[in-house]
Amino acid sequence: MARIANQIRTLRFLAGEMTQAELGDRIGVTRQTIAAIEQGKYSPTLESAFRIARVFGKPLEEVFQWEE
Amino acid sequence: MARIANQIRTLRFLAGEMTQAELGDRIGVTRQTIAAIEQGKYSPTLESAFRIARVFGKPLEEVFQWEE
DNA sequence: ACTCAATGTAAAATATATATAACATTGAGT
DNA sequence: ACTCAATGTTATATATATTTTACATTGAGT
Repeated sequence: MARIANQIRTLRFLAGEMTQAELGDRIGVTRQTIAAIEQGKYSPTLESAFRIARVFGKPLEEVFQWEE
Repeated sequence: MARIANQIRTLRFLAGEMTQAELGDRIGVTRQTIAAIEQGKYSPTLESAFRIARVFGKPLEEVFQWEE
């Protein structure tokens, strides 16, 4: 399970190297959670996914991709 | 928490009254899970959300909406 | 070389999604 | 009226996401 890719690392880079901690703060999770999601250790809840996409101003499907 | 709306009921209707059980079968969860998601009792995992959207041939954000 | 911020990582605890089983209700079709 | 599929609903159990705490590593800047 969990074949969901994400572009979080790239998007943080493009957002001026936003740190994992800052992203976590802005969506209301810890930096460890961001790290785990970013590395694909598990996939976020739908709400966290929406919040992350919102931070980067992208539609959810540009941040997370589900490969069947 | 859980201010995520969804259009599952409508989409099931438009798909010829697809039952909760059939939708559950097609994405690999039980009918009770579909019922709970549909009623907003909790929001699905990102993977379930992608699978549901895929069944209806819609982008995820047309099936689930996050109201801040 | 030192410092410090950012990140990796992991164990234990908590929250939430989901499964399973069971029973009740509703509505359509006959 | 009967039947049966679909749905509502609830309790208990399991899986997974997330928190918290803690310690290690890496890299940039000085």
